[in-house]
Amino acid sequence: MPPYQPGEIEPKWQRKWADARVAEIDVSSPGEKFYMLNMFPYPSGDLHVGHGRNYILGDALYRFFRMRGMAALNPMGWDAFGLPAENAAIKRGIHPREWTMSNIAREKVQFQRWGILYDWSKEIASCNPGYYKWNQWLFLQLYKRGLAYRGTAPVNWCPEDRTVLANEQVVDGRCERCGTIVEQKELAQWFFRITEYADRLDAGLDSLEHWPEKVKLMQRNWIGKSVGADVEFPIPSLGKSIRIFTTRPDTIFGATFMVLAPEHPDVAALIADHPQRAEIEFWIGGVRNQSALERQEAGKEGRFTGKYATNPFTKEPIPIWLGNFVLPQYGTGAIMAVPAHDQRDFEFAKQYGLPIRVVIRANDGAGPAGSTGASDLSEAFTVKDDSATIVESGLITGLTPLKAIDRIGDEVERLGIGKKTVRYRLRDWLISRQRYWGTPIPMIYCDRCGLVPVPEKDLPVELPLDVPFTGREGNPLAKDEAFLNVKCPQCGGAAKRETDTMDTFVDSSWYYARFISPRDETKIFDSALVDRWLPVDQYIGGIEHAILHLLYARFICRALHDLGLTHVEEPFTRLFNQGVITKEGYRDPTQGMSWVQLNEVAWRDGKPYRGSTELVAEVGKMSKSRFNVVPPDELIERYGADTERVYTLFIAPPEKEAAWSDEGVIGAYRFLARVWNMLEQIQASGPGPRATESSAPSFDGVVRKMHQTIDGVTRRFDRFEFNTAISSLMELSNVMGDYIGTGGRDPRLRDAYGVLLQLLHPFAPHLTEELWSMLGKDGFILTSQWPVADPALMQEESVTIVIQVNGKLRGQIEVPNPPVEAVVMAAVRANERVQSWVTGKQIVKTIYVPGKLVNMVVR
RNA sequence: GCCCUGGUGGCGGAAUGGGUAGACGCACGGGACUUAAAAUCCCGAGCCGCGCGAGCGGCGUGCCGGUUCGAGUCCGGCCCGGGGCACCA
Repeated sequence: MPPYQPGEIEPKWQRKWADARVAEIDVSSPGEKFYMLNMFPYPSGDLHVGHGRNYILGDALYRFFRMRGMAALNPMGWDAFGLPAENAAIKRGIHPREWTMSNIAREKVQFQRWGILYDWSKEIASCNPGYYKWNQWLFLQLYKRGLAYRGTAPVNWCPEDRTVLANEQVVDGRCERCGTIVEQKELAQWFFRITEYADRLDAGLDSLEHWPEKVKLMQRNWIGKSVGADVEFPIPSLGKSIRIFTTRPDTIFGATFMVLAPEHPDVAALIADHPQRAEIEFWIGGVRNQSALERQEAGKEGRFTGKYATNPFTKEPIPIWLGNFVLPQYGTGAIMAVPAHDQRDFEFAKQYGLPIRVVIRANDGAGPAGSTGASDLSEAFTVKDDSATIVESGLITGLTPLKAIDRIGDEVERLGIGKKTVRYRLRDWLISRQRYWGTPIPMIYCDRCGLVPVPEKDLPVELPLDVPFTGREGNPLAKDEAFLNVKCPQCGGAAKRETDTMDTFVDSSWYYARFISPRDETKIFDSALVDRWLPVDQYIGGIEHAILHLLYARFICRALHDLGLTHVEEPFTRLFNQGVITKEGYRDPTQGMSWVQLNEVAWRDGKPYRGSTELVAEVGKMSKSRFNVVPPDELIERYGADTERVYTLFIAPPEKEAAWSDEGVIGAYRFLARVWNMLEQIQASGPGPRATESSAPSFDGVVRKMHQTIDGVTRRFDRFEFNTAISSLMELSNVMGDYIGTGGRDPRLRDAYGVLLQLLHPFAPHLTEELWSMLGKDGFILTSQWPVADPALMQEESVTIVIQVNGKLRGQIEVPNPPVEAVVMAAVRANERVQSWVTGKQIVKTIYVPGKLVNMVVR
């Protein structure tokens, strides 16, 4: 028996799996399907053990479902468009395509070294024309239906990357990628009308039982559904009315002023004859130029317009103010201010001495509304449930806020001064990018015909490869005359192509469907097959995609559904987000920092002050800048991929963040080596001479442990408890080792060992394949049937003592593993305890022995 | 501020509906093998105290209280960590 040398056996089995194409599946083959999918990666070329966790986890699951006899699909591809490729081109003079393709080649090798089985016959890369052609086709379909449109809107502009960003890509007012403060610009851009689907995207979350609550909640907050009412407030001096949106129409009798966003279209007319008009306009200009972040940091500021609106319920005139805290994009850009019951309005009212009127009181008299008057409020009273009552509010006085909301809504509609409405925080998805390395938007600008879509027969609009990368002056496509100049498909005259490319999130919004028929040149995908294979049964990826990717994918899947291309509406049945792997590392306090970290160091002239070079110790996600990356190659060379796989899954529950420990790896290696070394003893077991018959241990313990382990591991796969699944395999191997160590040589040991190998296979595929073949078993262990536990053989030989007090079940205690004659002793022991628990009461004690039932009365 | 999470040995973490807290592994201590080391195997261990010793006693799942014969687990109130959202009317 040679020593355990993963370096010898792993490449061998990787070659065998590849040669036998074991992971290739005919999508039209029969059987119960299981679509397993890891989020396809951006090929940055630097996979580390943290990434490995994600793919190893998926591979273990895939192998498990295969062994359970399912038609399992596990494809892989590349989210290959994106900014880093372009930046590499600018910095190092490599073409983005070359950079991307060489990274793909490297990562593919890495996947193989991890022993991961993907169906490479279905590989896709979003930067290939064969793929992005269908991005363009999809765009044209959406355009036809009005779901893609060009619009001018205030957009987020990153001056560093020289491109616009989606709202989702702006974090705390900064570019998600580079941390530069995002500017607001009015630009004509392409949008997808995701807001059209806001209600369905919100409602659909309820059907996603197997998604983490956390992710659903994040999406729900992002969509931001608000139910309320639009109400018209007449402006006598203007001869018109201004519409406000409120979620609290029940507080309308407390609306003592109105606030408009400085950008509101009626502002000019309102301040036209204001004596300090110039000053107000100057102030408005200042607010407009502020970024969203600066606007909030400025605190609440406002100006009185000098005009009044009429509260439609109290009929009182209320002053109209402009306020920087009212957002032009949300609702109608105008609010009724109820300072007593909205914290923001309260702060504004306090600051400018505006009237405050209490219209809700807590039923128990507590809280701010318990105060005798508005003047002693210290904060707004915002309660919206049965614990409060509306006061001094005409027709709704005495109602609870919830009932009042309904009642006022009806009244508003009856009076014809507004209606009940639902509004969403979600805004349309801005997909234009002024960048080269992406899918060209298939549109043409013709002076005579206007906007003309590229005819479908002319797709794909190919991205020209011979363009210069200077890193200056924006998108190189805009300078490429050969690309730019085109004949108008309608009139044949000279026209220009759109030079914007699509956000790469468009690429990833439907790729899961393309995997089913990846080479189809005639259509985006085969609808019948997609209907069979979608939704994805298990989707695995990082929590960082909780909003962006997953929301866009849900949107596009619904759009595809509405185009009649599939019956599926929700693309992912089960979602799992693995935690990151962290490691102790060091960082330069300024070098390579994210902007969040930069915020915490010294600033000079608006830039981080890079005076210090002292390294700071910290634990964090693996990254080059932190010098804490564990490259898989060294690890695999030393301990093997199986060790990395087992350790990675053993380290912690997979959804949790886990700290990498170089010492911990050894434990996984030792476990595998023990399983390896055990083979020799297994081979020696059997009907041959046994060690001293009388002292040989009973095999029953091994059988029991084996069946318990089969049951436990199987159930733990369903619950993603890989860490305890592996620990239970260690226990089984320990039990078998002890049995052998004490002289046990039962011939059935060989089969038990085979079962151990099967259960271990998803975690340590190479080792188990090798041992399986050395055991003389035919075929790949991968294609063997997953073992099934026999419940009868799982039973512990323990006695459970059920305690009843006066006929009522009061609890139970378990006396482990006694010989049958010890039951009496156990009863005596239990008796003592029972008496100490309940003195003076009659206790009925029932003793359960497997197959027996004993009742005892204890006093 | 709001929402979601989590808090168990030196460390990562176990504990099916309340029932021997600390499985499994790391690190640690002792022993075997070895000229020696590595590797491997065996044994030990929550913490504190007592005992030469088999052992005995006390305290233990962030804190305080409650329910229960029995609480890491259920209930109420706090404290702390991690994450998300944040003028969205």
